[in-house]
Amino acid sequence: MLDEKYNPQAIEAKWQRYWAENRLFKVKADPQRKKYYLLEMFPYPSGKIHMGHVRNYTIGDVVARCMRMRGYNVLHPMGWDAFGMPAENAAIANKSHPARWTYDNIAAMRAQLKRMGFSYDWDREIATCAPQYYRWEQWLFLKMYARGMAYRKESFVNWCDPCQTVLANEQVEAGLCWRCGKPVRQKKLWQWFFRVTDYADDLLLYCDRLPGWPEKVLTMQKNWIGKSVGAEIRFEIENPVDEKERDIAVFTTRPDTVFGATFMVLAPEHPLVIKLSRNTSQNQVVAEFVERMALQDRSAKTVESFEKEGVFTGAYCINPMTRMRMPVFTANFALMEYGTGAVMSVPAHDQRDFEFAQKYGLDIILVVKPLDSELDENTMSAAYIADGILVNSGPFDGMSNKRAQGEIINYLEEHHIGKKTVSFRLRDWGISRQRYWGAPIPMIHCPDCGIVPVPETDLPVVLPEDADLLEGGRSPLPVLDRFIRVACPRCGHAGARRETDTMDTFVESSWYFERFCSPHYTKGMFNREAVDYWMPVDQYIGGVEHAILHLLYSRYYTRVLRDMGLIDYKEPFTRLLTQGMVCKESLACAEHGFLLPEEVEDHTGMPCCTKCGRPVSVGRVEKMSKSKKNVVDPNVLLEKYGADTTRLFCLFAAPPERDLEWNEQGVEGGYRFLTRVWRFFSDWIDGVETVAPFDGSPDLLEGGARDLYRKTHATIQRVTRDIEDRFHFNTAISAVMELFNTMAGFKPGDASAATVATMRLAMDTVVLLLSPIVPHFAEELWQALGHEPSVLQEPWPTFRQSVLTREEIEFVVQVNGKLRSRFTADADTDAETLKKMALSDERVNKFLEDRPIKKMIVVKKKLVNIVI
RNA sequence: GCCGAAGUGGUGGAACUUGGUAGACACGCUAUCUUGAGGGGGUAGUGGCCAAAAGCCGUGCCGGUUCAAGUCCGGCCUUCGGCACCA
Repeated sequence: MLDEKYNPQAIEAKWQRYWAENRLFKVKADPQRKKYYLLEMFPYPSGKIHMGHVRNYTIGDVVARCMRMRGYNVLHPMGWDAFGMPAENAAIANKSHPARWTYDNIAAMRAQLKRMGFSYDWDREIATCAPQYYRWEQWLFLKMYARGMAYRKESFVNWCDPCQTVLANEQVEAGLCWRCGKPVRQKKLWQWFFRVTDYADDLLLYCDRLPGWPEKVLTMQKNWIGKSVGAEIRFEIENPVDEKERDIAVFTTRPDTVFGATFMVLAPEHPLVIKLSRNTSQNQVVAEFVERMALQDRSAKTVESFEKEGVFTGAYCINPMTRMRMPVFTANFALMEYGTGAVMSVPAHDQRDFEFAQKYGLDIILVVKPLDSELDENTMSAAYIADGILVNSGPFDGMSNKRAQGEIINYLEEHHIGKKTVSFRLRDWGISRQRYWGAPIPMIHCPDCGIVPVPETDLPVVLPEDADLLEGGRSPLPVLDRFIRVACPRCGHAGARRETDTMDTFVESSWYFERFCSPHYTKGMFNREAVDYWMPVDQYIGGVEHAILHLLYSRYYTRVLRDMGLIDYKEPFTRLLTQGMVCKESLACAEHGFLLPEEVEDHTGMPCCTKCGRPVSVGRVEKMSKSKKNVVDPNVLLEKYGADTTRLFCLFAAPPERDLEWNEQGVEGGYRFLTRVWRFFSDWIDGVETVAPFDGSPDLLEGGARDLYRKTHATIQRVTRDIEDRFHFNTAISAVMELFNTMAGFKPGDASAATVATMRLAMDTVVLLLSPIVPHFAEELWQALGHEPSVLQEPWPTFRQSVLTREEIEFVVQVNGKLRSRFTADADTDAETLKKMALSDERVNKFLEDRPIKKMIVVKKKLVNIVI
């Protein structure tokens, strides 16, 4: 029996209840069974899910459901990346509390995810803001500290004085604080770091050993790590101010040009800048310059808008090869964070140095000459950066610059003035946040002992959840007596203070996938056995916006865990799928900016703004965002069409890695398809309910029934391949639609017994193939077909090659490669016969017109091409 | 500037493995039937040129390889994404 009308709300509620009551998604580690760990990037609990979540989690859910039917033991968990600044900001705005706000949001979003019918094992749900979670993060921090993998150093951060807080780069807008609007400055602060750079080489190496990752992501990671091979060279300071600092070290990728180095540039933050200028007439100018640079907004440092400027420090150093005096400058384009913070400038062979030399009238010395042309440093208009032959380079003259790179490095090493070295763009991961809503760093500052780790037995260092937030987003921790006051664990000193920095939220997300394996484990970060069984994640799915940070940090953290002997794999994610964005066109009025769809009226065929009546322009298709007012609320879709239609459209409209353009009519198309299938089933159900599906040789069937039988098997083959190998759900769905279109050609009244049995197979198949995509819909039809629930415990359908092979197929005839005719023949007809058949074809002959045939090409089971 | 991806009907997108029938499937549109109407549904059509057939043209552009190119090779253009004073 099947209700006449498809009522998504009713059946979705029914089956969600059924799944929950029967705990169908609960999984246990079972060494007897093949495991499959499917993970989607867990969400930040912002309050409600958006279409990006819907798409991401729908893709994952289809794979999870499909793999379950394929017999795998599937781990498919969900949790919350629950620490972070939005909670603090919202709490300040609503006079609430971050914890309260976060847990309320989690409850709301959990309900929404359940409403989508996702097959999560909810017993494994975790929230990273729970002490039971972050206590293990703190535990690992202590281990990392003990091994020197976590350390503290002084470094520069964006600092807002009025707000008394550090700002993320994203919170600095045009050099001003996003909250108070006052200028941001670079402040030196003591901060905690993870030594990611120790793993730079290994992280880079393994980029080539992750065949299941998109090339794009690997390239981005490689670029981010940014390995450069070169040399470190020391330049003697002419009049050292300090016995210990007699030279300046530089990093260069072009040691072959060292004879052309005519001046030195230091980053403004370089410690030598102030020291070197102190006793010179440049003293004042340099101090002012350095101060001004510290105030400059770093995010505005773009190539075009940024004027290169620098000042002479008053000091000189000596080129170790030429013994020439080189003026030492400080300039805004030198970066303290890269290399050594000092650059040997070779204006003849570096465009930036060239421009700087011209601006400040500095010497240009040519040391690499092109092979086939002349070049003069007095007349050159741009730096020569290509390869060539060394000149003005003493003993290295005449050598190719490529070879000279190695030879000069040897020379430097022999004379102890330099060495071969590698520099990375990647820097150590600064994890300190002067923020409240995060996991406390488990350290104590003792006046006598210095930094003392919190003893393991005192973990977790619980973040006090009842602290009152302060104005401007300042962390309340530094003034919260009951939090900071602690006796030194080492000497008992009563004046010790807790560290008040919290950890970057990316730390929590760097190991949550391991926690999911044993989410309630109390004796460690995770149960080793569970992790050994489930990890690594077989398929990870998420947005490409995490291509660098989250994915790189997770790879790093996995290496840390491995080197501590806690796990025995290096890479956490075997396969990665980065799904595209969900986009929609925006609507804009010249007067009122972006408009919501309800702010547009369309009486005359020309959409107009309801506020001013002006015509509305349709903007580009862009990622859904509040500011563009082009968002679609999943709740509205759920109410109007239900979860199954929403899922169906997300999968059908585009392959997962591409951007998805939202189209309301497309959604309706999906809904119509489900309604049509429903109606078809309701027409046929009485006739097929008690009939066994046909499962014999196609020879026993005739005509249409045989075609339907073949089509059914062919569809199983296509859908299986599309979902499993490529995640191309769009073509999988279209294959099912094709099968359904074939089925729709039959009418229940005039079908033979064999046809009804074949139809029964087709109907079972359609339901099974659709069940991962529209699970509630499939459950309902499955039950109506007389099966016991649940369809998701059924095995995935299989196809037989013998059903697919046809004895007769259609051959194509081409003349000079163009399609001219077709004919039907036995599949195994030999080439000679096929040639004859092609030549006897009437339509073909028209094209031949008695012209001589040069050649005939026969492709087995496909075509004949006649060349004239 | 460097790195990466993508350009196919009015639209989203198909064309797999290995070059072999371009446009599957859907949206939209047109005609028509059904209904009191709205909605919904059914049927037929739908790359361009042509009244139609025949035919010709057609996968960003130019060239090449091949019996045959959306697919392979060389060069260019455009769009999107990432990084960007990295020494």
